[in-house]
Amino acid sequence: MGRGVEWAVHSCVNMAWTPPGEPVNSARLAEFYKLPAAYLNKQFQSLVRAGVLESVSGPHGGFLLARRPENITVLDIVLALEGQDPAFRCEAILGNVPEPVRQENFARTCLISQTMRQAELAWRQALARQSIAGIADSMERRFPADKVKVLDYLAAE
Amino acid sequence: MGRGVEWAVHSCVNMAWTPPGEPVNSARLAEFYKLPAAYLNKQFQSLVRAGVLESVSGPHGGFLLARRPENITVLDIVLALEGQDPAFRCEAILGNVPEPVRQENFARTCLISQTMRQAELAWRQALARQSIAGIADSMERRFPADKVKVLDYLAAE
DNA sequence: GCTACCCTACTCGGATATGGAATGTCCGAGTATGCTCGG
DNA sequence: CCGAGCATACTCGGACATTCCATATCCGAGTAGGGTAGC
Repeated sequence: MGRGVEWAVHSCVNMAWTPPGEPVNSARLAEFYKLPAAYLNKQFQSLVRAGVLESVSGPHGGFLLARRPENITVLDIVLALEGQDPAFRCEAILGNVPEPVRQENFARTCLISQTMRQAELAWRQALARQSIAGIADSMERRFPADKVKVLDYLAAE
Repeated sequence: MGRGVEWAVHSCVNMAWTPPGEPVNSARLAEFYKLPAAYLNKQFQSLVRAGVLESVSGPHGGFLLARRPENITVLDIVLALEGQDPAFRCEAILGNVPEPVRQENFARTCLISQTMRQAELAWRQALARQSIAGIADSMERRFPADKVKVLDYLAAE
């Protein structure tokens, strides 16, 4: 899994903490976490395309959550960055055997493919259970200092 | 996820079908599925190192299951080929912030890392529930022709 | 003093390099088989 | 005829290319804000 996922989730949590409607400066955020600014920006673009974030150009511009944090799950972010396709793709090598049995859809009938789909489904469900709002709340409850530090840093010019 | 996983699981199922103690020729198996022989061999080597397969050199050599098929899970194969490390690695970017709070282990306390671990655990448990023996049995029940075709092909010189 | 215009600075957006891992290929090490030669 | 030794063919094992994607970077497009000039 790409590194950008961790960055993106942290960033979304921070955006959940900032007042709604107020964009967060991408470069400033990268500076805060010591991340490559341009690359973080690139990841945000994927999130915009996926409908997780919205972007504001120009001075005082930046990124902000496109939906309420309760309606954004970790799965949304992961899928936006890693792509919608499941990790395991059945190449249907059963279709390569000599004189293959006529079969419309190997991926549907193949038991291996089914096993992989089941596992991926469990994985996605676990990620879909965690919303940005939930993570933000728990984090604030357990590490209240982090929130004020971020907000202070982003507010400071 | 690498392509080799699908090949390896199919191959292990076939090895579960062949008489115990009798090695399966890697090149012949690759020919059957129209796979690059040397590369399939390379994947098998990883499985040998992981203790899933055993190898026999020389004429009439090949690979065979190192344990009874009931004791080999799909997870064993995936971990052998993809590595033991979880897909998500917490880089603890919280430790990069200015004046970070003293914390021994970010990965343990970070909620994002916990979420990812939970999801990966669910994924692994789903894969660990499926044994090679189980897949082999179900496959034989639903597609009995496949088994005889494989065994015939491997038996033929 | 007020308003309309322009100019500048700032930020996102996509096109462009780079590195490392997954993929694919090749030749050497080791072994069982079958043949040969001697007893 | 029988057995030991040897040559051979076959298979695994790891070292060596190649391709592709994640990573990283840069410059152009568009916009908000402020400054300026005219009324």
